[in-house]
Amino acid sequence: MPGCFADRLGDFIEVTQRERTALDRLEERPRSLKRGAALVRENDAHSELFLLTDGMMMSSVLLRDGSRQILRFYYPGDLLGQTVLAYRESPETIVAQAESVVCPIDKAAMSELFCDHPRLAGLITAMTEIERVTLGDRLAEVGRSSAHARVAALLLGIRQRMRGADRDIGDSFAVGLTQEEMGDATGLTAVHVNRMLRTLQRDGLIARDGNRLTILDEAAMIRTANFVDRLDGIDLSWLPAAR
Amino acid sequence: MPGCFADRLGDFIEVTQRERTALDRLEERPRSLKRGAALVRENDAHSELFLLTDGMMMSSVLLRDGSRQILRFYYPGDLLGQTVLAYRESPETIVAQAESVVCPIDKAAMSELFCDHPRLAGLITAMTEIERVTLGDRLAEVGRSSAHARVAALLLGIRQRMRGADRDIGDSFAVGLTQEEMGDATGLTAVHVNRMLRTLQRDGLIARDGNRLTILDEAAMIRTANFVDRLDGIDLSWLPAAR
DNA sequence: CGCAAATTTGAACGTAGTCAACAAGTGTGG
DNA sequence: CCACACTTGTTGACTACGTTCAAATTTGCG
Repeated sequence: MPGCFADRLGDFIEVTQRERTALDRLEERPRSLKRGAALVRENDAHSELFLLTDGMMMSSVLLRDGSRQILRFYYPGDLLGQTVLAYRESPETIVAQAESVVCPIDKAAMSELFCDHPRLAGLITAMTEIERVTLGDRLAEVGRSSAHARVAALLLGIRQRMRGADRDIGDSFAVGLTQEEMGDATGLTAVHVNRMLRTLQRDGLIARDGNRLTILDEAAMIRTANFVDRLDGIDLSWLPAAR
Repeated sequence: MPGCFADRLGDFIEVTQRERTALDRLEERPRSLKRGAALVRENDAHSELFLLTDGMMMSSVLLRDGSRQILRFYYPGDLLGQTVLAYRESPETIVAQAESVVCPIDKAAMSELFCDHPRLAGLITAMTEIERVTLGDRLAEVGRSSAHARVAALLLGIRQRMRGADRDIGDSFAVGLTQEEMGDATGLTAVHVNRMLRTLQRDGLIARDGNRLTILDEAAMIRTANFVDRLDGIDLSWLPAAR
């Protein structure tokens, strides 16, 4: 998995040799995590961010009444725990959703990167911005659309993320979430997620087999989900020249 | 209002003279906007970001069924339209919620800033991260809490933002939103926002007089809102040295 | 194979939405 | 300066989407 981050950034810009060297240095000390293991816990002090090189992880927050909101799922090439760039204690919990491998990145390394590679700094800022916009879409989805739409959007979103990490993902893929987790991601109960999945299935939009899911009618899914691909229409022409 | 942005950043770090000069240059061409005027429209091409120096603005997205989700409110010192750093077309609409003044910042100026002032670049990244975390709180709020809690959280959030721009804001302030807008921000209907405001009032947590609102029992408000102050616990020690 | 976790279904309930009517402001033009 | 139109706020009655609770069934793991 070395070069994983450089590869991801390579989807957006031409990474120079010098930049690639700097990026690869961030991926030196891989650590593997068992399914369910917490990488960072809400309100715990933290001091590094991480690069996910393999597996699947998620971040969430807990409310006082015990309910949980899942904020995001991460796939290889994603940066985890960027909150360390702003907070002493983590505002979110980050857990391995499947067997995973991460590489810790010291804050000091980030500082160096910002000084030596302004173009990469700009790119990381732009990617953070893409995340922010995506989170805004999620907010609109949870605030303003039906349970149907939310579940459809979740499924499309997951597939899109998976594709970002692995180009070969087609219409059929393993979701890797329980219905309880889907509920915590969409602001629904597990029971209601189940009902929505079944109606999507009944209406021929999806098919399911075990934990494997197939999108049968992508157009209808996109329509019912109000889905917008936020990796479309990207423009990074403002970035400074590579050093 | 010159020095507005430098002042805001000054809440987080000691801004050097050289940095202040660079920042002040961003605020050169003020433009004023009437209440209700759109600065950027969803799906329109855009090429600059803006600094809000006076007034109040908001960003929102529209869903196909016509409903709207308000993503954020902006107060003096806030940066608007950072989406231009990633997208050719704006994913959100930005509108003046009150008479406002903004200063356009060309993307090229951002590029220069990233090259010449890595510390400020890091700070801007950190502030974007704070926004991202705040948006995550909003998601948890809308996804996992009651209408009561959401309205209380909205009111506390607005007061906190106002305080960021003006230290003198106390327990009593003009919200500056219709109940319809409060609904679009919290994912509720105007009618239900009204009911929630009235019960908060009946229970003695708030008082209202015209568009003026007073927080009577802050502790109870924070409790019912599940409110967390995300400007607390900030740690920017990783930032590179000023140039 | 056996157990625990996850899924599925039904029934009753409740929170928030919808619809409708009215009251109270607010601003504009005659 | 008032009259009128329009927006915003308030309330009630009814509806519906999603939750809760409970139990049965399936799945998958040790």
